[in-house]
Amino acid sequence: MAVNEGLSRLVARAQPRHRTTAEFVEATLREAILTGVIAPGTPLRQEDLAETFGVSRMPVREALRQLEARALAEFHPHRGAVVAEISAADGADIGAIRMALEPMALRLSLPALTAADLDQAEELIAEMDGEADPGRMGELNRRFHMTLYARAGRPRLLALTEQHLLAADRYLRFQFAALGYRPRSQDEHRALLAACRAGDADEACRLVTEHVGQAAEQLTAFLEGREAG
Amino acid sequence: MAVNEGLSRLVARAQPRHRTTAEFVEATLREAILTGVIAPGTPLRQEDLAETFGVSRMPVREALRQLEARALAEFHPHRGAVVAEISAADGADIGAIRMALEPMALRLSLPALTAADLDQAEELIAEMDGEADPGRMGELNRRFHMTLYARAGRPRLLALTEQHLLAADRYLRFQFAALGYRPRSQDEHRALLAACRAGDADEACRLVTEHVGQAAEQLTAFLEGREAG
DNA sequence: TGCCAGGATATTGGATACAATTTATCACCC
DNA sequence: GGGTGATAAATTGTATCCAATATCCTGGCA
Repeated sequence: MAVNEGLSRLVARAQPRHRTTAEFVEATLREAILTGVIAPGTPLRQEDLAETFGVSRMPVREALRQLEARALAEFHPHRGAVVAEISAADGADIGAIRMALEPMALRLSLPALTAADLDQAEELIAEMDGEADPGRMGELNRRFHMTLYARAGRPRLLALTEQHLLAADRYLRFQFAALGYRPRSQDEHRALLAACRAGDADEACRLVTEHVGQAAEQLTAFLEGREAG
Repeated sequence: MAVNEGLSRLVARAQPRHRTTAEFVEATLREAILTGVIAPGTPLRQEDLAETFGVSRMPVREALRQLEARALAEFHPHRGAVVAEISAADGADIGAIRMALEPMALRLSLPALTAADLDQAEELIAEMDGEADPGRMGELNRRFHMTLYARAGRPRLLALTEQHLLAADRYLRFQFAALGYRPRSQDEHRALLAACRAGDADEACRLVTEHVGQAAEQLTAFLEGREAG
């Protein structure tokens, strides 16, 4: 019996275009956790997952270990894994990491950004303007940020940055699920892009730090209120 | 037959004080990779590792997956895993990440540092002064940095920071193995500690950024020279 | 001589069955 | 009521088998 209806649909839709079964399971589970298809705290029972994916337990265990290393699952020895919990403290943690990584990525990338990159960022802003679907919005936002960082030439840094953008997005979806989705103004993104076009690295870094910091602050306020009451 | 003599000794000495076999294998392998006991590029054959550790292949596979997620091993489907290679590009990457994370960790931690913390940092500097063993030196250096960041109250940020301190240390050991060990002056550490004692966050962050940046630059120069010739 | 095809080989990837270990629960007795 | 031991359920680990695939090597061919 499938533990989770949403996950089953995700598995059915998913293209197993991966090199190994373990990677397929890991990618699908990761998406399910990040998009909120599986709620925080949900037990990830090996047997159930194996059945849902139609595979044996071995690739499932490998996938769970990888999710643990990415802080998307928590292991309790001999009790099993659960989807990572959401907390105000962890949200602030992710925010702090973003505020550290993203200005660095932007500063390294900015001098190498091409006109095509900047135009693509502009298009992404236009798409975000008036986007009604929070999931699509998160993806566009992520792509906008990553477009600006893409030329940093630092694969590790970019991977870490994207990983924490995704983690932040998970938190945002969680907030939207509770409070409803209210699209944000694109003014901050536009100002950031303008600074990039002008080649003003200091100003761009300042803006991105402020932008990320504000988002983290809003989120933390919501989460703390939720934990208090 | 054991693939690696050094690893066998590490396994023999290691206390399996871990919750599960997979975690024991992972921790031991991670230490072996980080300390250079297993050289970059070494194949990590499942069967051999299982025999060396005296366990079956499953916990070994779980351990390898975790090492992959930490960028300490590289997977090639149906060819197996190898110890992560060392390159100038990756060294610069790690340096950039440290330069992003450590000032953030320090800024968050500094206001909460206690007199005991600062005294312990001072002791660590004294120990480093004249330390002849590069391995011990790396550990002391890491503990010095982490002591200053410890009060940040951001577990994720600190874990990431320590992870990349360890990665940088691996590179440093590699350099020492090639060029011989030459102890560095503790002046930069002392200046950093002084700024922390004075509660001067801006100066402390500036110093730590400079300190990390210089270390990364030296390392990159060595690695680029090595790759060129 | 150079090169491509195809098979041999070794290793990983995955499935399955079973034993061991640990945790949590819950009745039971003092 | 609280501690205690049996019990159930889950993960963890082992052993073994087979499949898939990358690499290597050899032989045929231009």
